Amino acid sequence: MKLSTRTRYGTRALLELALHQGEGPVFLKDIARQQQISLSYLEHLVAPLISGGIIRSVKGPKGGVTLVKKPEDIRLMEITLLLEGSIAPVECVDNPDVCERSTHCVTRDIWTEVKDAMNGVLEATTIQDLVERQKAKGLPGSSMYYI
Amino acid sequence: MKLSTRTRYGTRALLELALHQGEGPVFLKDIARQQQISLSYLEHLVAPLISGGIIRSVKGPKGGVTLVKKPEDIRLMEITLLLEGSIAPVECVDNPDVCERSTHCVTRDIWTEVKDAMNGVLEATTIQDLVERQKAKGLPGSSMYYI
DNA sequence: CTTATTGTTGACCTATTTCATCAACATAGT
DNA sequence: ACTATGTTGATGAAATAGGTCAACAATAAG
Repeated sequence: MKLSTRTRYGTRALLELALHQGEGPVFLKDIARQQQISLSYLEHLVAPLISGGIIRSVKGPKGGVTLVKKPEDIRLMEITLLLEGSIAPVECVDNPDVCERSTHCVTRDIWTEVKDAMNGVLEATTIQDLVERQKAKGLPGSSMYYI
Repeated sequence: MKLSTRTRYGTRALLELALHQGEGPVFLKDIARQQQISLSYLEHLVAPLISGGIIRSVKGPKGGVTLVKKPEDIRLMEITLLLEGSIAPVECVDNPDVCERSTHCVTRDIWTEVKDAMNGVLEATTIQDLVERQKAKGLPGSSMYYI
């Protein structure tokens, strides 16, 4: 019952971007270093975030990536869907047809409740919430911690 | 973000047992057949449920397994813990020491909220709830569906 | 006491997924 | 041109999930 690193790294990457808003494109290399993510791995998380309309990229020197949407408009649910797909704890919750028991299976109803509970948190939380939490912790930026 | 089959199969097995309460030991073979679980696999789920004090077993002919706890005292959380361990979506939620970022990581706070949300559902639901839901669906027993 | 029937245990296998690296390529600034 | 960056695809190691099989232990029935 683990969230994939794709979602976790992707979320941290977007948080890092939000912390540098208005400073122009940010190098993937810098995001990787500050958030302690392998650059090679981070590169693969960028594509779905671009096609999902959350960020855009600039190639070449002085390139990098920037937020397209405002931090308060980026819900964690959206990131999760883009990078990991549905968080249904069981396949049948999303696709009843994969199991003939679906229509009368009472455990399936519970797994659906579990999914809804998780969804609730991820829908309620935005990148801006993370930024504010970080500020509330007295950490205006992450660079002071990861040199 | 998937629940393991251990938890799912184990829960269904316990539901099946609850539906046959007072009828003496139930064969693993029958549970496997009615809940469509491989017998060989089900055998491995029995051990942790016994050591967890949820069921007991009787060897030999006329043997089988029986519930020790009452269905209303068996929370899904307990089953999950026995068969799958913690449902923390990220390791650091349970063990902050696995990552030096834990103390000031705001995403970790969110993953903790996600875990708590799931925990809430699993703590609130008992095997008896499943039995009642099944009855409410007009399915007094499962045998009528899986011949 | 023997036998058939059941649960118990551990070794083993396979497929999938996760996580990650590397290299070739595309693009844009200098 | 050259260099710095993002883009993409091939590849692979490691972990985990999911499941099978066979030897063993216990016990009821005859």
